[in-house]
Order: sequence, then C-alpha cells, then structure tokens
Amino acid sequence: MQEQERAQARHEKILDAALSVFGRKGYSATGVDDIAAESATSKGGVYFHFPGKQAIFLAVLDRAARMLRAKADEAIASETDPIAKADAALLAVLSTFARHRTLASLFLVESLGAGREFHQRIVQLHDEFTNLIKLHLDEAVASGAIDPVDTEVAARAWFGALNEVITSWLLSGRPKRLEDAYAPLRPLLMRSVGARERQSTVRPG
Amino acid sequence: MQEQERAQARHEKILDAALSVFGRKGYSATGVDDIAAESATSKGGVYFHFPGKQAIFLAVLDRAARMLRAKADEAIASETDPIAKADAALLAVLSTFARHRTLASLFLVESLGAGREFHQRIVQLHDEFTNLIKLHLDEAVASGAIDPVDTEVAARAWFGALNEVITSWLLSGRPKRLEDAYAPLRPLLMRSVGARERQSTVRPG
Amino acid sequence: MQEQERAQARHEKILDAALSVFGRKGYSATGVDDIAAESATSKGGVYFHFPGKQAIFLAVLDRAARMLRAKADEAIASETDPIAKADAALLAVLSTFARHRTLASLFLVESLGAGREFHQRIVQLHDEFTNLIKLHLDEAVASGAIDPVDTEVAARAWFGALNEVITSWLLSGRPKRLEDAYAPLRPLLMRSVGARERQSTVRPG
Amino acid sequence: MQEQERAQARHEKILDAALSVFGRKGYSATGVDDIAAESATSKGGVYFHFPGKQAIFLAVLDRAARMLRAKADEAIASETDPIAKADAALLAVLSTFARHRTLASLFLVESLGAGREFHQRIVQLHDEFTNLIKLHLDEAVASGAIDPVDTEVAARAWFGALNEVITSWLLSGRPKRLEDAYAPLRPLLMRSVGARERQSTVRPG
DNA sequence: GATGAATGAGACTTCATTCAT
DNA sequence: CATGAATGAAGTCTCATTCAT
Repeated sequence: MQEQERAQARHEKILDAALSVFGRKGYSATGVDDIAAESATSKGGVYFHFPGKQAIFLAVLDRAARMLRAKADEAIASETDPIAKADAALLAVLSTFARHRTLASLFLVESLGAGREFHQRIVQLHDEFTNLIKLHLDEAVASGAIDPVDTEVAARAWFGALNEVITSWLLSGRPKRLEDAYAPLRPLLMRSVGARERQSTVRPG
Repeated sequence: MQEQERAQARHEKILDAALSVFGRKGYSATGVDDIAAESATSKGGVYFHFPGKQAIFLAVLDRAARMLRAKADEAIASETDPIAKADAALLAVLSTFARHRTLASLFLVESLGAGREFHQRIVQLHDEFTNLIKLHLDEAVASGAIDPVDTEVAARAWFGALNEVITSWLLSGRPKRLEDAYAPLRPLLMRSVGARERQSTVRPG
Repeated sequence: MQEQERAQARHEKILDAALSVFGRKGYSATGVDDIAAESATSKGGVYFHFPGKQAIFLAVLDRAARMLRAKADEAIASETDPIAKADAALLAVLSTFARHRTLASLFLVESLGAGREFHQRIVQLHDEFTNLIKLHLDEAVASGAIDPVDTEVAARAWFGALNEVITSWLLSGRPKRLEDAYAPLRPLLMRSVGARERQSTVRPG
Repeated sequence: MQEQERAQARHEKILDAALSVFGRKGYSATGVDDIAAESATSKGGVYFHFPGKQAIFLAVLDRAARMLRAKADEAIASETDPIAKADAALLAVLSTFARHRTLASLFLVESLGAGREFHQRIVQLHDEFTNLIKLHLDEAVASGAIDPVDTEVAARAWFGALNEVITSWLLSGRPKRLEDAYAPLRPLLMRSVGARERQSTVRPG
C-alpha cells in the first residue's frame, strides 16, 4: 500500500503546486510545465495523475471549495443563533480568503476567466454557498428574528457584497487587511434583513 | 476630414466586432482573426488601428463603460431624491446589462479572466461606479434621508449585490428575465442603509 | 517446468492481445498500454516479456508467418501435381486471411507503415512465400507441365496479384467474401504460366 | 497578383519538401518541423498553407497521383492497339517510379502505414489505375485481341503484380534497375489474358 | 491604409520506456 | 515476476504579432 500512498502524496503535491501557480500567474498564463516544475515532477507525471490542465484546475477548485466549506461549517457549528450562524459563515469565508489570498484569487477571479467550461462549476459553488446562508436566514425568519424577507435574494446579495469587497481587496489591495472590511459591512447586511442590531459575538479568526 | 471619418468608422466597426466576439467566445478564445473577420477587415487592418489584442479589449471595455455611465447619468438626472438617484443608477446598470448581455459578460466575467493586465482597469471601473453611488448616498445622509452609514462600504455592497445577481443570471440563466431580479433586491438595499421604505418611482427601462 | 510454462503462457497471451490490438487499431495507433490491458497484464509485465513495442510486433508477425506457412505447407502436402501445389498454397493463404482478417491487415498493411525497421522482415516474408511458389513452378517446368517461364518473376507476380486482391478486400470490403475472389483469379494465373487449363481440384478451405 | 504567386510558390515548395521528407523518413517519422525545415519555412508557415500533417500527406499523394496519371495517359495516347495501351500504362508507372523512388515509396508503402485515414484514398487510387487498365482490356476483348476474361480481375492482378515487383525493389533493392523487371513480367501478363505474344513496341521511358 | 502570408515561441498532450517497490 | 508511477523527448497545432507588397 506504500505505493498508493506515495501516489496519493504526489497527487496532492501537484494540486498544491497548481494552486500556487494558478494563484500566482492566473489560469491561462499557467503552463502545465509550470505546475510540473513547482511540484518537482515531470510533465508526464502530471498527466499521469490528471487528464489535463482543465481537470487540474477543477480539482484545485474542488479541493479548495471543500476546505472553505469545512471552515464555514465549523464556524457555523460554534454558533447557536441562526443569524449568528449566517454571520459566522460569511466571516469564515472572509477570514479564510484573507489568509489564503491565492484561494480568493482562484475563486473570485481566475475561475471566471478560465473559460466557459468552468462556468457551470462556478455557479454550483456560488449556489452552494448562497444556499448555506439562505438556510440560516430561513431559520431566522421562522424564529421571527428577522423580517420575512426573500431569503434567496438576501443570501445572494450578502454573498455578492462579500465578493465585491474581497475582489476589490484582491485587485487593488484595499483595504490593507481584508478583515477590516467586515466590521463596517456587517451592520449593513444585518439591517438589510431587518435584524435587530446587536454586537457581533463572532470574532475574525 | 473624410479620411479621418473613414478611419474613425473603421475603428468603431472593429470595436463593434470585438465586443460581439469577445462576448460570444470569451477573451482568450477570441482570436484577432475572429475580430478581423467579424469586422470585415484584415488582420493587418486591425493591427493598424490597434496595437494589439489587449488594447482592443481595453478599448471595448472603455467604450462600454462610457455608454453604461451615460445610461446611469441619464437615469440619475431624471430623479431628484438622492436615494432615488442611487436607486436609478443601479437599475440603469441592470437594465442595460439585461438588454446587452454581451456587455455584462465583458464587464463581470471576461474582464477578470483576461489576465492581470486588466485588473487595474477593472478596479477603476468598479471604483467609478461605486463612487457614483456613494455620492448620492452621501447626499442622502447629509439630507437625513438615511442613517449615517459608511457610504463607501454601502456603495460597494450595493454594487456587489447587483453584480452577483447579474453574474448569476449570466452564468446560470436564472432568473429568466434579469429585470425580475431587481424588485426583490431593492428593498434589501434600501433597508441596509436605513432608508424609509417607499414605493420606487423608478421603472425598469 | 511449471514456472516456464506459466511464463510461456503469458508470452502467448501478450502475443494474442497484440495481434488483436494491432489488427484493430494499426501499429502506430496501438499503445503498449493497450496491449497490456488486452492481455490482462501490466505495462511492466509486457516489458518483462518483450524488449519493446517493435519486438512485440515482430514476434506477432513471425508467429503469424509460421502459422500461415504451416497452412500453406499442409495444403501443399495434400496435392501431388506441382501446379496444384502452388495453386493450393495461394488458396491456403487466401483462405487463412479470409478467416483471420486481422492477420491480413498485419501482413499487408500494418507491417508497411510500422516503419523502416520492419522492411527487411517484410522482404524476408515475401521472399519466403515467393520461393515456396517458385519451387513448385520450377518443378512444373521441369516436368513440362508449364512453359519454361521465369519462375522467379512468375511467383512474384502471382503473389502480387494475390496481395492486391486481398488488400483491396481489406481496405474497401470488396468482394464481400474474399474467397469469391480466387475463382476468377485462378485461370489468369494459370494461363500466365501456360498451364493447361484444368478444373481445380483444390477447394477453398 | 504577385502575392498570390508567391503564396502558390510556397505552397508548392512545401509540397516538394513534404514529398522528399515523407519519402526519406516515412510518414510517422516525419515531423511537421522536418517539412518546415526542408521547405525553408517556419512551422507556422506550413500550417498557414495546410491544416495539418495528414492534409499535407494527402496533398502530396494527390499531386503525385495526378502526375502519375498524366504520365500514364501520355503513354497510352502514343499507342493505338488496346493491349499496347494497357501495356504502355503499366510501363509508364514503372518507369516513373523507377525515376522517382520517393513517389513509389509514398504510394506503395507509406500510404498504407500512414493510418486508417488514408485507406479510402488508397483504394481510390488503386481503383483509378485499375480502371484505366480495365478500360483497355475491355477494348481488347471487344476487338477479339484477347480472350473474354474477367477484365476487372485481370486489371487488378496486373496492377498487383506490378506493385509487388516495385515494392520488392523498394524494400530490397532488387533488381538494381527497376526497369529490368518489366521485360520478364510482360509476357506473363500478356499470356494471362491470352494475348497473342508479340514483341512489345513500347520502350521503357 | 490595407492585405494576408509568414514567423516563432510556446501550448497541450502522448507514449515508449524505465525502475523502485 | 509483476506492478504502475514516473520520465522526458517529441509531436501536433495555435496564435499574437510583424512586414513586404
């Protein structure tokens, strides 16, 4: 089984390298050669593990999405109030992206330009996250914590607002610390769904 | 002046073609040949008028941005209330994109994937539009129509929410009619800045 | 000896697989992977038994040639008249190829395109078969059954005529049944060497 | 129009180079790079004129076929007797191949190994030439010059015999001079269709 | 000004072969 | 003996850009 382990390790190594290079140079400017070099493999080795460049990108995207999702779930689990859960999810995303700029670039920038082939997957990722938020907003509505708003749209709007803030940070470098962007954004989001203004118990993390 | 006019006409024709092809195939999948063919010119002709593919894309983007800005300004001019002005600007963007899907694709999708070279310009465009909204939000705050929120962030959040809705429409086709997305979004945005709920006087157009 | 037997069995299995794949996909389109898969072995296994792809093809060719030769010898043995022997040899080849289309493809098509490395072997195979025919034509000349023709050329011409018929069948599918091609061909060949026209006693087999 | 001429010249130059390299190295061993180098062009230049390697090979084959056909037609035109016409056609092919070994290699060897994609064209070429011979054999039958044989098969057999002789010369180098192979072959072919033995008036040419 | 042939760097991918396990 | 991961050279093809006409 040691062989399988080594292969798996190589698989991951390639994914790591790909994440790094895609994040650094962008999808189209990244060559399979670059990935091979960064992962200390040969080009053929890369193609042994993945059928092509697109597949690598997709795999990177998926792995990152799983990671991000785990962070969000974890953050959600540590809260009880529905609104706080949604809030925590947003903050988890923002914090994770703040720590892994590459990931943010991949999700919010590169994946779009990578070509039409990825659009479906992007939609899927956005939907998944939007639904996560919607779920808790629905609960909040049910519990009377917020007004009976269109949670679908609200979730999308929240996600969009977050994305814009992160994208702006990515492309322009403002604000210096991405985490600083959430404090002023939060009350806006809360008010948008009629949530009673409270002090957030969630800390950036 | 006839010479110059002909040159100008050709210039525009190439830009039209480029907008069409970029919107249809995406930035990287578009070849200069495609643009030449669509504009009934030769490749050399395209290179006479533009220094390269990037420059064409930038020119298309700029022209489109001017057009979009004009639409927004026009919409703003027809309103008097600051909030209504900001509201109208958003709706103008959405309506324009709804009518020119290609434009939306260019602004929100292709420009990102086109490469790092365009990031600066994207930031510029986002900033320009965000500032437009911020301006009127500031007025609204000054006039006491809305709470003294961080208008910078609010404007960005509004823009982000709008973008997400449009992007989603672009990539997934939902909702069928993009205009239908604004009705449920509007109250959220209004509430986010503490605007007194009113019936919008602005009609999609 | 069991070890050796198993090895031998594997050897044959690979050869069978190779024959099948080469015949199906052609030499260059066949990958060593294909052969490994078809023979239920691993690539390494194949390379244990054979030094390389060329060697496999050569081995397949040789084994097939031996088989074909055996069929021809058998057919020859069942005849007494020299002309009938040559005649029988041709028919045996044709019949065998009719039943094993793959073999025909290998011999008459793939072996040529496989590369210069195989040319010598092809010549050898053609010579071997031509000589077989020549031998009996020589006897026929000696016995006065046919005119004192240049048997070397006659043998080659016979072989060539047969090849063309078979190749045509391979590439175009005409005639439907390859065996049907021999009946009209036979009298031509016979007349070409001045053989007294007789009813063939040989039956396609 | 000078530009068109230059382009046409380049087109031909590439075809010349391709013929040379394909003939020298074989289809699969030939790289587009080789053709580019031999034609003193760039790789891109080759791809400007031809869509791909296969297309180049096909074009070479077609051009060569036209040339060969012209030679045959010319030879046929200079004879009056039907049998002599068919005879002349064969000899023309043989002579042309003798002078252009590369052509022979292309037609009889490389075209087969080039892959399934070419099979149809090969059949077409074989059929074209076979029909040419059949035409004149039919006339010979009609005029009573030869027996009422199956001219279709006879033509194919003649062609096959010729091919084998040429192929053998190509692969083994025997006989030294290909033209020497026709003298002993001719009477065989004639006898095969029951043609009254005569002295050929056709000279190798 | 316009044309389109030509360039050439570089992209992705394949695959025969090797070799550590 | 067998496995299959890994190698790397080589292949086909694309395309932004240049430039002679």
